Amino acid sequence: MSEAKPIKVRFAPSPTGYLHVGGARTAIYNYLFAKATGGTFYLRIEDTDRKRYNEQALNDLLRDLKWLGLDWDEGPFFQSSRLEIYGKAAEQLVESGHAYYCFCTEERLQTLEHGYDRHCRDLNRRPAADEKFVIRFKSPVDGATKFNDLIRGEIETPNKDLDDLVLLKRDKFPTYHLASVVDDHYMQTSHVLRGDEWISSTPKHILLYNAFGWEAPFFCHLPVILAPGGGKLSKRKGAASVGDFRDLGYLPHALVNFLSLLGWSPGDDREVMSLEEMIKAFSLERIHPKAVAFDEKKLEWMNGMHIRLLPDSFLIDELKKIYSDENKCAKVAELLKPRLKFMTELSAMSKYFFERPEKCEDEKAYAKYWTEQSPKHIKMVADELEKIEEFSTANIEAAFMKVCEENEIKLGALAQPARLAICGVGAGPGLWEILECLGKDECILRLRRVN
RNA sequence: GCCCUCAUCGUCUAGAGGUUAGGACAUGGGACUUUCAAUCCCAGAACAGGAGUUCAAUUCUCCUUGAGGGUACCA
Repeated sequence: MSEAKPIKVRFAPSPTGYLHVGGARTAIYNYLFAKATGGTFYLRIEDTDRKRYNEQALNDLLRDLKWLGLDWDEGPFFQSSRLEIYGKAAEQLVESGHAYYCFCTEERLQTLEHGYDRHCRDLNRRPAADEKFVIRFKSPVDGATKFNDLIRGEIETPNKDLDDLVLLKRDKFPTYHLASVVDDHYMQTSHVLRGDEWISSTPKHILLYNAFGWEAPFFCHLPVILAPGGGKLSKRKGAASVGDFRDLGYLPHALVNFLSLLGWSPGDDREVMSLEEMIKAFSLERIHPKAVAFDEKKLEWMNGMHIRLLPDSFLIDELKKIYSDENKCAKVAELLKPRLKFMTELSAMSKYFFERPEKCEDEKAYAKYWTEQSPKHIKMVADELEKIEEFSTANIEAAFMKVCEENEIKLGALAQPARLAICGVGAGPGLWEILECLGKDECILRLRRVN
């Protein structure tokens, strides 16, 4: 054993589709582990499948990672620009007797029922000029290969279950297995944290490291994220990609926080955490191996928690993007902050502060609270409000109470119709605060429209 | 079929031989109240099943069951 390598981890996605939340969590754990250990986090693009390559996916991927705040220290490195390295590595294995050229046609392979039959394994032939070939690994027939997964312990596989996997494809591109082993070695990756769909492949990778005479990195396979009812999390079952959640109005840090807790916990009862707290508490030992279900209800709650933790200036700036009346923004932000669950709700919830509603849009509330007495009461309260000199919440409340007493009605029977007349909706912050924010003239104007 | 992995409330989890099995989301109830939230309080809710090991198993071992993954010139 050599001395401890410096910590270096990577996120190595394929640019073939959207950044799935499972992939995002893999990136998060790599990121947290690097930050927690003072290590390096790099980004590697595994674009060795030319059929599935998608340039838009690559752009989205980079955008989504940045949006999540997972800044990488090095990269992105593209495997497609390192073809020569993989080719040489594969040849090297042929030279050393660990791999061989295979000339089998696709047609022949398709006739095989139980996988590749090692037809070319003992041919010991080099390809003729222009002859098509792949390079296959010569898997050992006897014995077993084992590795120590950091969260699952020792995993052992009989070598007879391992096939002669392709290293270099017909198109001269490497397979995932070759490319990732070669890159993880040359890029000095110390720990490979990846999805657990790779567990079965890891013995093959170990064998490759051995064949090259390289030391293998540590492996840590992360459990999958499932849909609430079980099964794969897909767009069909709701939001599944980072982009989906962004569009839904989630805060990036709420998503990161929530995802980090799917399979990991800090060991105490903390759940809502800052990035710094997560980094400080993070360790691979506390990741557990169980597949987890994605509970969007808890994400919603967490998003609300993070919105409430935001500095007021954040909401104020968001409001200023929508409205020109900047003076009101601070007050509106303060009133809305405790009841916001999604950032996307901000514009609908703040609208009546800045624009006079045309009509009552909330039919349910209207049916529930509006009576034939309401117009009369509202006129009276408008009269009372008009008398107020200092338009404060206390004085506004007093005006309402007075009208209630005079008519012997409950506050709700007056306040709710008044809210509907002023806001057009039946729910929101305290009425006194809303009125104070709108100002005396605007309130009276809105109330006087009722007939 | 073969191989591999996993298994605590509905969900996310704490627990690492002896606990009234703790917390959070969700659910139900209550307080507050002009509404909706937020906030606070209370309640119900779990160790998949079966064998072992042990004075003692949720915890260790094995089996069963269930779930997931692999078995590609995809990653």
